[in-house]
Amino acid sequence: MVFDINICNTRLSLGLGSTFTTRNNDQNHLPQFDHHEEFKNKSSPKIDHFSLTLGLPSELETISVDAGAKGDQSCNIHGQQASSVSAVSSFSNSSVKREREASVEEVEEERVSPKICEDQDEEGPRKKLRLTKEQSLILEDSFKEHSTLNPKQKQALANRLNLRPRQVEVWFQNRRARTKLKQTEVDCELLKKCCETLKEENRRLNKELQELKAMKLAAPPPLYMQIPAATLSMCPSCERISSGGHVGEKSSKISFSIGAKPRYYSPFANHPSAAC
DNA sequence: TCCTAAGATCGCGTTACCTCA
DNA sequence: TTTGAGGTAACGCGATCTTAG
Repeated sequence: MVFDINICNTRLSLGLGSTFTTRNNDQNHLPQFDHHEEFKNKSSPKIDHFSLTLGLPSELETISVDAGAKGDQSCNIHGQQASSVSAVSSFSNSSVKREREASVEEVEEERVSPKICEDQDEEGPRKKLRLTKEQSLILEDSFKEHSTLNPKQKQALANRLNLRPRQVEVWFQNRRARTKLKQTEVDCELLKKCCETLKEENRRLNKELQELKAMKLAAPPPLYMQIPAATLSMCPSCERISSGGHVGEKSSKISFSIGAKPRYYSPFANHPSAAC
């Protein structure tokens, strides 16, 4: 649901739900074979320049996983063999889906480059990988081009950045959330300003109204007010005040052309002139 | 043709880790 | 050295859509 508000010449779009992407995004409607293609093309995560600290649950000691220098695909795990780390997978056994995804990726990892530390995301408490500036820059550039990724784009980006597709996906999700949050803040500020403007306008109009009331009491009524009120009416469409009368009696009509739309609520508006 | 389960992806809210003042 | 705040990667969940059976 989206409300379009045009206040103070701003075109604000406030809504519930997504604001910049929708389910109709074409990349979400790729044929199924594209996903299969993605899986076929999945390559291993080549995390080669990060140093991770894995805190394993319960009695297992905290281990440090060092993926080594770029180009060195060996995995040094202090205190544990990589295989035993794998055995402690599923630190969060509630995520069946995650395991499913991981299993697919692992299969591909084994197929493409089995020497990678394949289980860096599978065990121990949640660990946080800080993206490098270069990676962030590339991701930002990609986000500027398209705020969502299709599977192929995701895979390509993951390969380019030596990240897992899931990490790229998560980054884009978080990035969209940040964008939306910032936009909401901007809209909020804009609405605050509009609110202030409207308050000021309201004050000004009230003051003007008081002045008009004072003038009305002090001065004799204008010509049109000397006509019995019952005979006056204003057509809301043509904004003319007429003296009433029967339809077609144009000769007896007194008309006042009003250049601009009335800024006030007009009681006449409820009684449009039959002459119009 | 309709139904249903599975899979993929999303938004949203939350958690947890990391950095820095 | 400790600590609290802020940023953000990662997670969980429900909704939606597509596809295959």
